[in-house]
Amino acid sequence: MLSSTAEYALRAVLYVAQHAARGPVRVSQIAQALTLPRNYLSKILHELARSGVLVSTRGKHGGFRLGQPAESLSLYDVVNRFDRIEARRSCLLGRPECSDRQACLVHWRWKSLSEQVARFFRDTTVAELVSGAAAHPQSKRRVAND
Amino acid sequence: MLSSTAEYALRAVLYVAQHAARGPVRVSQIAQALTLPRNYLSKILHELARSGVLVSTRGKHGGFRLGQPAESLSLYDVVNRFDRIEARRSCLLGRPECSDRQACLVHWRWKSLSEQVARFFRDTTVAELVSGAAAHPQSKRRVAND
DNA sequence: ATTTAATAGGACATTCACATGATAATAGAG
DNA sequence: CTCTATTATCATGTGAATGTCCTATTAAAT
Repeated sequence: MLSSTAEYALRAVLYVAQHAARGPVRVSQIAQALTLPRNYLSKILHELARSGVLVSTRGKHGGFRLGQPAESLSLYDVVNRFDRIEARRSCLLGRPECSDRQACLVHWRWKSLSEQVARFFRDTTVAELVSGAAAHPQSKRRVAND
Repeated sequence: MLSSTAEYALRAVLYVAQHAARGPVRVSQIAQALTLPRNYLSKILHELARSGVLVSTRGKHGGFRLGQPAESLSLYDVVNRFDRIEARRSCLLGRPECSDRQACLVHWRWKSLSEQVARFFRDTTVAELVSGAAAHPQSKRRVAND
């Protein structure tokens, strides 16, 4: 579903959100904990820092922290840079022009579904994931309304 | 959302379904109509023939026809060979073991959504798409003729 | 000031999906 | 049988995503 780069980014950010309470988290630590290629992860984190999702500190005792409150950090914010998920909302058949007015054969059937996926990434925050642990749909009450 | 190969396959099958009434459809015709690379499309069609979605006929007046009734041909049947969409139902964070019992942070939020997507591909048939034209959800006024 | 531990970042290597081109195999038509 | 239009198949090219390596830069600690 996600490119591996986007997936790494998301996992890393979640890890940082969970471990940055006592200061910056080092790349090596994340790479080891999540079994990711260290140098490649380094670039991804740097990219996340450039887009404001993370903040980096160099030198001794350096590392990465969240660049903004976990409550205002959506999965879309994290993943967008590496995986243009918005593009998936467009035509499933790849037509350059596909809209309500010029609908392809699958347009109406695909539209609502793709919008749900987009909403999922937009509305889910890092805070929700790391705090609520799992948000089990049966044991926990559902979201009342929107 | 789909790999371009899978997208080509789907578009090609829909085209064949719409044009195979008067005999087999040639690769060149499909490639030209859909603006797809001819040789690459040829391989995709052959692959679809090997999986039973299409049937090929060689020689003069040859080409491709549907290998089974459009009513029993799901989008999943067409696309599966080229794009393991079922795999997207698995963990969004790429964990090898992610289930209701061993849930990752996003498991419960992602599960229902990914199941909907899987259902879409399994339940939507080629027949529905080529016959119903568009299946407009709000106003059914335009669907009458054509 | 020097040492040390960390990120920054360019250059390069690898892999794979995507695509092209040429040739072989098949079968209908004359 | 021969010609020709079609699919079948193999060899190869291309570019983007992924991954590695090495050096530069930064800042705390000594």
